[in-house]
Amino acid sequence: MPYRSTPKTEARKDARRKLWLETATRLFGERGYHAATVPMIVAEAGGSTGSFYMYFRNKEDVFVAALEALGEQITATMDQARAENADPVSAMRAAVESLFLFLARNPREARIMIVESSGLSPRLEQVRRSVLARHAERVVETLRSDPATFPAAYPEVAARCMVGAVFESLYTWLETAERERLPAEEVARVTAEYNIAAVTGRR
Amino acid sequence: MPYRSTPKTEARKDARRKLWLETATRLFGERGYHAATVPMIVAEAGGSTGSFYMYFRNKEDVFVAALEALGEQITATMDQARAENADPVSAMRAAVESLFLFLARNPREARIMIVESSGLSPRLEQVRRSVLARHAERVVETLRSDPATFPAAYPEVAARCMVGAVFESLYTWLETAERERLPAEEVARVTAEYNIAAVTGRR
Amino acid sequence: MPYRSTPKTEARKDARRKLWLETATRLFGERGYHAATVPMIVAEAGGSTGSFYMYFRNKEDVFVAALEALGEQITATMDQARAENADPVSAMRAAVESLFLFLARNPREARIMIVESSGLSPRLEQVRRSVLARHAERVVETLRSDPATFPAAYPEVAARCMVGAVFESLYTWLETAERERLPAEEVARVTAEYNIAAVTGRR
Amino acid sequence: MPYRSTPKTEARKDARRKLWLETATRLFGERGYHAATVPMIVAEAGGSTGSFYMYFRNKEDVFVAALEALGEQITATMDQARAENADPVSAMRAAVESLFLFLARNPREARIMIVESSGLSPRLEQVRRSVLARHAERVVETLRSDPATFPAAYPEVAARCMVGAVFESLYTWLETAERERLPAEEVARVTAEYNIAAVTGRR
DNA sequence: AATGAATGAGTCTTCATTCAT
DNA sequence: CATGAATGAAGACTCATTCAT
Repeated sequence: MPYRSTPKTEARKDARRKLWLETATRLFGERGYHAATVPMIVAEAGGSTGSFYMYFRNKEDVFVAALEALGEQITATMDQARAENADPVSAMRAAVESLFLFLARNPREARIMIVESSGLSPRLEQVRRSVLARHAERVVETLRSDPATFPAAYPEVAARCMVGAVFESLYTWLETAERERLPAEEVARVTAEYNIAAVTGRR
Repeated sequence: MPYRSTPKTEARKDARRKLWLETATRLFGERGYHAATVPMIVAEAGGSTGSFYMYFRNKEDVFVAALEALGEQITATMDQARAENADPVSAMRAAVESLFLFLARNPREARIMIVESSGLSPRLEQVRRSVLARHAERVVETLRSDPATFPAAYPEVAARCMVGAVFESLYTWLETAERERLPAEEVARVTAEYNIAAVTGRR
Repeated sequence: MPYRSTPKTEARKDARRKLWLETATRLFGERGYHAATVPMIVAEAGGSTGSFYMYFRNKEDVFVAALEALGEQITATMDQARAENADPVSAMRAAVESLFLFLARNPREARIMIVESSGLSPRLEQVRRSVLARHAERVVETLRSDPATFPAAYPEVAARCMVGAVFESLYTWLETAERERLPAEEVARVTAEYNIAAVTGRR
Repeated sequence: MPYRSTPKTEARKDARRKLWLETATRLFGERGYHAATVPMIVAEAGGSTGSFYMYFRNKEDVFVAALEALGEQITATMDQARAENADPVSAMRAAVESLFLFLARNPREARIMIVESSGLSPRLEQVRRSVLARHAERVVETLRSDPATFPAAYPEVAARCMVGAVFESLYTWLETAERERLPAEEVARVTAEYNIAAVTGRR
C-alpha cells in the first residue's frame, strides 16, 4: 500500500461530495432547511445515509457548505462585474446589478441566502452573517477608495443598507407572479440606481 | 344571570390571551419559531397545554398573531412619526428613524420580524410578506404624494429597497456587541440619510 | 317549598334530556362514537358542557341511553308488525321486514346499532349485546311457540343467524350508492324470505 | 458487494415485519383499534417507535395489513373446504362450517374482523367492506353456478345474509362463557344448516 | 342550577444520527 | 469503505371531565 488513496478515488470522492452538495442545495432552496430531510437528500442523490455522514458531520454542515459555496459564487460574480468597470460608480452599479441578476437567475440559491438561512441555529446564523459581512466588506472598501465620490460618513452602515436593499428588492421580485412583475434587468437597474443615489448623494 | 358574559370573565380571557401572546412572542424572539416549543410556552406562561389551544388553534396561529400585533405596533409608531412632520422629507426621515429605533428597543420583536419569520411554512411566509407589504405601501404613497421631491421611477421598488435597507442595517446593529457598536440613534440617523438620499437624489 | 320540583321544571328537564339524547344520537350516527365529541354535542344542542354532565354521568352514558332508546323503538316496531299477523310465519316475515325497513329509513340509527357500537369499551359492547339479545329472545320465543312450523334444533342459534343476516343485508344496502341499489322494500322482502326459508325448511 | 441485498437481510426484514404484524393483530384483537396504542405494540414486539414506522406508514396501515392478511387466510380456508366437496350443497356447507371454525379457533382474529374493524375511519371501513365483499362474491358465484339447487332470486342479498348470519352466530358463541356454550362444531353445523336451508328452500 | 374555562394525560408521528454487518 | 435498519427523544395536538364562579 504505497499511498493512502488512489487519485481515482480522490477524484471520486470530490465528485461525490459535489453531488451531495448540489442535491442538498437544491432541496434546501426548494423546501427550506427543516423540510429538507437527510433521508430526502439521500433519496435524491443516491447513496446511503451512512455515506452522507462520511462527507458531512451533520445536516448543519451541508447547509454551511452550501451557504459558503454560494457566497463564493456571489463574490466571484460581483468581482467580475467590478473588474469590468474602471469608473468606481459604474463598478458599483455593475456589482449591484450582477448580484441582483445572479440571484434572480438562481432563485433556489436566492432563497437559501435570503430566507432559508434565517432563524436557524446560532451557528448557522453566524455563517450567514459572515457571508453577508464579506460582501459588505467589499462595498466598504469601494466606498472608502473614493471618498470624494462616495461621501458616506459611515461606510459600514451604507454597505449594510445596500445589501439589505438588494436582497429585499430581489426577494419581492421573486415572490411576485411571473406575469405581473417587471423584467429582472429593469428591477436590477432601478435597485442599483437607488443605492447609487444613496451613496453618491450629497447630504 | 342577567347578562351573557360577565365583564370580569371577558376581561380575564383578554388578559389571558395577552399573556399567552406576550410569552410566545418573547420565546419566538429569543429562540426562533422551531426552538420555541408549545410546552415551553406553557411552562413560562403558566396554565396548561389545553388552555393554550383554547386561545390559538395551533402553534402557527400564535406566531401569526404575534407577527400581526407587531406589524400594527410598527405601523402606529411610524404613522405617529410621520404625523409629527409636515415636510414630506422630514416625515419620511422621521418614519425611518422611528422604525429603526422601535426595533432597536425591542430586539426580540425585531428578530421575529426580520429573521425568525423567514423560511417557515408558506402560510407564515405569506403573513410576513403581507406585513412588509403594508409598510412598503405607505412608503409608496408618500413617494407618490410628492413626485417633485421624490423622483422615483418605480416607487414600489424604492419602497422595498428602503424596507430592506432599514432591516439589514438594524439587524447588523443588533448583532454587534454592545461595546463595539454606535449608538442606535446615530445608526438610525445614518440609515435614514441613506434612504433619503436614495429617494430624493436626481439621477 | 311543598314539593321538590315544580312540574314545569320536571317537564323542562325531560325535554332537555331528550334534546341532548337526540343530538347525541344524530352525531353518533353521523360521525361515530369517537369522532362525535362532547363539545360537539354541546355546540349542536346548545347549553354547556357542565349542563351535559348534569344529565349524563359521562360520554358512555349518553351512548348507552341512545342505544337503549333505539332498542326500544326497534322492539316496538317489530312487536307491532307481529301483532298485525296471526299466522306465525307471516308474523315472523313481517317482523323481519319491519326491522329492515325501520333501519333503512333511519340510517343514522342503523349505523349506531350495527357499526358504531362495535369495538368500543367492554361496557358499551355489553349494552349492545344485551339489546341484540333482547331481540334474539323474541325470535326464540316465536320459534318455540310453534315447533311444527319451525323445526329448529337450536332456536337460539337460529335467532342469532337471523339477526345477523338482517343487519348485514341492511348495512350492505345502506352502503350501496342510492342509484345502484334495489328498493328497500324489495331487499327487505328478499331478506325476510331468506330467513323464513331457513327457519321453516325441513332438513 | 456482489448483490444488492443479502438474503439474510431480506429475510430478517420479512421476519421483523411479520412480528410487528402479529403483535399488532393480537393487540387489536384483544383491546380494539383505539385502545391498542403504538407504544403498546412497540413494547410488546420489542424494537422502537421509529422502527415500527419503517414497516408501516402509520397505525391505520398496520390495521389494514392485519385485516387483509386475515381476509386471505379466511379465503384460503374456505376455498380448501369447497375444493374438498364435489357436491355444491356439501361444498357450501363445508365452506360455512370452515369459516365458523376458523374464527372460533382464532378468536382475536374474529374480533378484528367482526367488531374491531367497524366504526373506524372511512378508509378502514372501506377495507373491511372490501374484504367482506370478496367473500360474498364467492358465495354469489356458487349460488349462480347451480340455479336448480339454489333458487335464490337475488344471490347478492342471499350472500350477505349468509355472511351476516355466520358472523353473528359466531360472535355470540365467542361471547358466551366457555362453560355455558355448545361445542363450536355443533354451532358451526347448525349455522351451516340454517343457511343451507335458506338458500335451497323452495319459497 | 348553569356555565365554560381550565386541565393534563396520553396519542400519533418525525427525523437526525449511529453502528453492526 | 458502504450500507440502511434501528433508535428514541421530542413535538404538536385532542378531548373527557371538573369546579370555581
